[in-house]
Amino acid sequence: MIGRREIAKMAGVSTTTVTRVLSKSGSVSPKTVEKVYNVIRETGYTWNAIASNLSKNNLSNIIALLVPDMTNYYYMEMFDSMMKAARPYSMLISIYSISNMNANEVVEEIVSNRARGIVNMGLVPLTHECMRRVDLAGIKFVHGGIRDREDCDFHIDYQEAVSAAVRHLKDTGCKKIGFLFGMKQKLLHDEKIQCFRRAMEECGYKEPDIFLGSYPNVSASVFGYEQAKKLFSDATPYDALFCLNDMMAVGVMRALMDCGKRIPEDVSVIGFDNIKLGEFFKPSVSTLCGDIIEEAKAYVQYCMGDYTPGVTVKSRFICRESVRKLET
Amino acid sequence: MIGRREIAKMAGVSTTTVTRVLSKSGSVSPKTVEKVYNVIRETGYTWNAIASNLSKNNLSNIIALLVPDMTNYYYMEMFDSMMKAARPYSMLISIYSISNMNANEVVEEIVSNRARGIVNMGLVPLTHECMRRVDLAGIKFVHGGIRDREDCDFHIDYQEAVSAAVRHLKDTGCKKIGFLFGMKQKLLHDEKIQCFRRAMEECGYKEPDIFLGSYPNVSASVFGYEQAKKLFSDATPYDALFCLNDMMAVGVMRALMDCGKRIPEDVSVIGFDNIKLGEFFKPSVSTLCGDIIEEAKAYVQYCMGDYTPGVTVKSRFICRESVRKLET
DNA sequence: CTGTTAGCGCCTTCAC
DNA sequence: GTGAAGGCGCTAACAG
Repeated sequence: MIGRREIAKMAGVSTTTVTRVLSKSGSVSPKTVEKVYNVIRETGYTWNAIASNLSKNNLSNIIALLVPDMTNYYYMEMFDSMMKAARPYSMLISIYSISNMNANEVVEEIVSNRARGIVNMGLVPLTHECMRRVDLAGIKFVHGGIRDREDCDFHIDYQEAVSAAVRHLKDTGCKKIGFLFGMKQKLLHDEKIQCFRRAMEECGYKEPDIFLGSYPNVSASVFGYEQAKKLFSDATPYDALFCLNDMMAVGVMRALMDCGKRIPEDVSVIGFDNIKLGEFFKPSVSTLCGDIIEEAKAYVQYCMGDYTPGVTVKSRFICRESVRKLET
Repeated sequence: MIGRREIAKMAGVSTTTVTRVLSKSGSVSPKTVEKVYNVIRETGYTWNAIASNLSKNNLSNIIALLVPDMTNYYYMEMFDSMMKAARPYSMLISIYSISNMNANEVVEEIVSNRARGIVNMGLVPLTHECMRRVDLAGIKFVHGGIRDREDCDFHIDYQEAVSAAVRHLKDTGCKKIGFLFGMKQKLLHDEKIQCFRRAMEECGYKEPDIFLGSYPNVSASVFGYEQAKKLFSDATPYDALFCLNDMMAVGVMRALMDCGKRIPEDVSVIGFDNIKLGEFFKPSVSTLCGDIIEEAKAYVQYCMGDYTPGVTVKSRFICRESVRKLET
């Protein structure tokens, strides 16, 4: 691959001048510009972005997105939204799948690759040692979803949506409402569950059942399917079920049908995240969500040092066919 | 961020020795190793992978995956599979969405970032100028799906699966079979369609209808939904429909239900790709697919110069609830 | 076993 | 309007 030095030599100018032409900054005579561009065209030269980053700020143009479950399409949609938000900065997003087992190693690799920022949607804890390296390398770090740093307090307030959903279930006559969650370790930090508990109390329900299990070690839809199969094969212990995410809801719904239950007549199902495919199921998946585009934008902006604190995004309850309609 | 030079100074050795310790190559006395590691621990130093790549081969550790439609979950699954295949090489995969409008610019950006390879699943043409830059930069390039280079002849043979599917439809009494495709420009290179035509002929059907439209400019499921709504709202012109991919099939299925058709009694639906969520729909989505893991592996290996030509992957027909059962 | 030197491609500072 | 020099962090070739 040809470099800036060869271009300079062939055009009979200095490397600095080539830089000036390429960056369109500083003043160069039109004639020189012309000459340099000609050589560039002839040679098929392309600018080396990584060398440039090395020389400038010692960081790459990558923002790392850490997710707990690569098979949850929601994260793919988040990835897509972040890519779009990153376009104006010509940043790349790259996804990493993390678990309690490998989180630290993955982050160390990311540090080695000098990502500009790390967005952790995984709710998995990292060692101090690891976080120290992140800091020393000058890499920004956000915990997606939860509010743990003053400088990046971006945050989705699920309360409103969850309360609306629980009220809707109550108004449509649901008596027993459960929540299908996942691994116990994540319970502590999860805002969805906190909002759910509060909403249940508000509506006068008693302490709700929350089902734990091995998600994300097994994929969400499989987990949902199996749990629902277990719960509903002989009985109908709940007439409404919240699921940690839409993927799980989809698994639950299929299991309910396989058990001969009708949705929503026998059981109402509500997920989180509003994945795009949710509308195409029959019945379509009701869901709770924030604004994924806003969220993605906030993360990218934070990583680029372009973020103004104080953003709280409202959530909404999207009421589709998987819950009973209000009688009117 | 602290560098290798500071480490060397603090440990009282040369930078080369630090390199040797870090790379575990060459011979260093245990005592020196110890000393160096101590300093590294204290300082929170991390190795800079991009500088290393710059100095070695002038390429980064990224393989670029070009897809026509970020909202098609199949590509996310491909991405995931490629990531897993890339792990042993400590390579990263990064996805780019391309269309006829932006393909060349996107590729130029990738060249600037000195990706190790480019896997183009988009079936969009690039200019000679652009391909020249790719070559000059020493970047590997594969056209996913089609067989166009001798050195990377990886290829999925859909014929067997498509023929099996068409035979199955015939055996279950389907008379009129259509194919929902997408943009006309892609027709030429598409093997699925060629296989379909051949299979239809083999089974004695007359020249089949192939529906064109604006996919991937609109998302596959929306496209499928709208086309099927148009076709089936007043009549049942087909009793079986192939769709270019599962996302499209899902849209078609929902539209059919909304038109009051029963699947598969009135219409059988078959997609391509075997996306994971296909099983959870009711009815579950029948599909045609190759082996995504094999495919992903082949692409990564090719990009790493680790590929042995001559691989053809068999495809299979996965017969689920969206097609009629054979009477037995 | 260890150190010196040069170079990867680019950018920035300073000088003319 | 232009050029020379030094540095980003790392690796490789060549000594000793």
